[in-house]
Amino acid sequence: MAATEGNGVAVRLADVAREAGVSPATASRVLNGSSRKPAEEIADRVRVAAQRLGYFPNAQAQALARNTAGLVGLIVHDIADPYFSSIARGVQQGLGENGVQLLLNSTGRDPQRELAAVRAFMSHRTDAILLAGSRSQQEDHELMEALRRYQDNGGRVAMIGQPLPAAGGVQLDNAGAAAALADELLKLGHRRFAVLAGDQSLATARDRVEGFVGKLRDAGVEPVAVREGAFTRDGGYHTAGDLVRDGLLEAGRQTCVFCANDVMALGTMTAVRERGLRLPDDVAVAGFDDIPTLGDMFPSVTTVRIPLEEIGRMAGEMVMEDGDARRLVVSGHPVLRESTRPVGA
Amino acid sequence: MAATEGNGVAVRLADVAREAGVSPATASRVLNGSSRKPAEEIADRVRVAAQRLGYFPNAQAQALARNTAGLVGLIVHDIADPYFSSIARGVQQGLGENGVQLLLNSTGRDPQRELAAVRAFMSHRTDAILLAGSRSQQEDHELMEALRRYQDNGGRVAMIGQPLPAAGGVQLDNAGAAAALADELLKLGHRRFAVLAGDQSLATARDRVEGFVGKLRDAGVEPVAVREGAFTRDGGYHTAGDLVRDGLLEAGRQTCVFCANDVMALGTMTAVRERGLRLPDDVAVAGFDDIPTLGDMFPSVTTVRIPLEEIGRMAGEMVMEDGDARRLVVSGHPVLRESTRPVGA
DNA sequence: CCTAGGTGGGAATGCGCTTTCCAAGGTAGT
DNA sequence: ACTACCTTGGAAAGCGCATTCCCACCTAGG
Repeated sequence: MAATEGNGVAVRLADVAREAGVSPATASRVLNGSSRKPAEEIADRVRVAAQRLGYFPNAQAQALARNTAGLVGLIVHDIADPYFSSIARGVQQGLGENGVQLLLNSTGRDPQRELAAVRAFMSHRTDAILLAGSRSQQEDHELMEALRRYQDNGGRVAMIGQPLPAAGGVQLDNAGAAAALADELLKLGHRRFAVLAGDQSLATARDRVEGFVGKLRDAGVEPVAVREGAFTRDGGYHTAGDLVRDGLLEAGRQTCVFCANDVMALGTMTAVRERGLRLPDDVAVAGFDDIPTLGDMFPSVTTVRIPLEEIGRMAGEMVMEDGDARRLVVSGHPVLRESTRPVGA
Repeated sequence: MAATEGNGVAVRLADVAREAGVSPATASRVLNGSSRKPAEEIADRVRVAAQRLGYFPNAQAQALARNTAGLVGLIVHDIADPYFSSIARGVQQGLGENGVQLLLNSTGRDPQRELAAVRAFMSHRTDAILLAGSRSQQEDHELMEALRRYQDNGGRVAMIGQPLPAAGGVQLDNAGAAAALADELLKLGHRRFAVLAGDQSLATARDRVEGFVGKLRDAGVEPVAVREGAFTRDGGYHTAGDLVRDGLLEAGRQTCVFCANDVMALGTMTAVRERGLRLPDDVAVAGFDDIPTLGDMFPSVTTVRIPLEEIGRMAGEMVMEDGDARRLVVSGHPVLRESTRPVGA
């Protein structure tokens, strides 16, 4: 038994207008910020009627009439990845209390699904599209074309973590931060390095590795190995295992392994431990991103702190502003922990 | 320079109809699964025209005309929490390739924002609303009322992880799984237990603790402490610290600490370690949820595996089906790892 | 050869709301 | 007291699409 009205059919603006004895136009004007403010006495009648009937505006109809949907689309590779879920949380904060809703799509790094997601968002006439995470940059011609059309039609697009020529957004200084980390590790006395590069078709992974190795070379140090692999926990696990198998990691000669992201570092630690090597005495490990659980590891692991949530927030705010999306670059900074303690320290 | 059309204004169905030399009705029929299939020759003309113009249906208009939005809303406490992001990922899988889009809202466990989210989803006429995570059950009268109205109007609602009298969904057998874990730990020989109960106003935390402690008592074992605290990593850290301070955890007398969730277990491990106690010899630790990084901890930590993603997927599928949402209960099972190795084993 | 039934395309209506545009009433200025 | 202007509420025209009718045409059956 509904306390208010029958069931099955939603109450419309026209219903509350009739109930209040005014025209739909007037009801519309009072129930949402129009430039024209009806008289207070009338406005009250309308509000009371809306309240009594339990009126909810139909956002679809509003979107159609106003030509703006109050929707923002976010595309990530994998929402279950802490990297992206932190960003997603930030984005939502950035959107603020404007009643804008977030449309989320995880694409599993599949260009097809990415394109499908962009198209779906276009169909839903989202006010903006946020793209997080780097992509292979190839083959994305269709994606770029779709985004361009979207922008032509007034859509805003912001990239997160990966630059795009035609759009603003907030980028990471991956190379710079990786270089800073290398610098710190050198200062600590490390001289023997191995690099788990992840998937080098990803700009993010590439930049990190280049920044790190570049700094090493500046100091006259050449890594004993730079190995590619999946940009995931399992990628780290397997690649690190290979390193041990190949004799590059061994007891008694501390080698510092730089992993292109934190989850790879986690896999690396387990792989190394399973083979009987000690952390950090035989193998020192450093990651990148500073995902939440990292500080609770044993030994706690060195990484580069990226203000993921902050980045998401900035991107969210960015698309809420007028004008073209700006371009921002934020940088991470090294966080030194136990996992890179030099032997004899 | 657009390769296709001018800019600024999206191409409408009427445009492609004109281009193809047919009526809007016909164009509509060919461009989406209508029961009436126009002749193949005509259909081709329309498809070609749509392609050439780069037509995208306006989902808002479709929603209005069809009275169904192709949107599903998901409400979580915190999308950056692995518990919820895993569920979110599953939900998206469950939604499948039906072109349904996911509307996401993180409420930070704030009943006000939860209510606002439900209202927003109602406004957007989402086809279904999924609510994940337990809530305090009090004060939620307004929420329940809103959901009831939503259902009256044909909306589907499914709860994830927390039962609700009036709605289907998929629940966790928290108590049962916790009891199973207790059983395993007893079999391992543990006899001295402490419980970090988290926030007992949360049904989830309560059920887990009750299940665990109940099984202990069945075996004639009374925990040395059951402490409440925040249901978070920091909650675990602080509560565990208190336990040490109070002399309940000490070297040489292994105590098994059951934490109501995994992140609390992480905090506990760090707290215990900082105070010089050894894991698992002085303090054994068990968590709940099996978040991804847990197996890479050292020692790897015992927990209860909850098929989070699976649960999300089931809920997603559920709301895509016809008929009322079913009620499903899934159970977790204990995963024994190094952190609960009994001393002398 | 005529008619009943079926097929396929188009005109028109409506989904629920916003926003011109219009008209009526009120205010001020001369 | 009369015109000019501003205010305010309402009527009506869309927003872009789906869908119900309707009608013209075609096939088959008697």
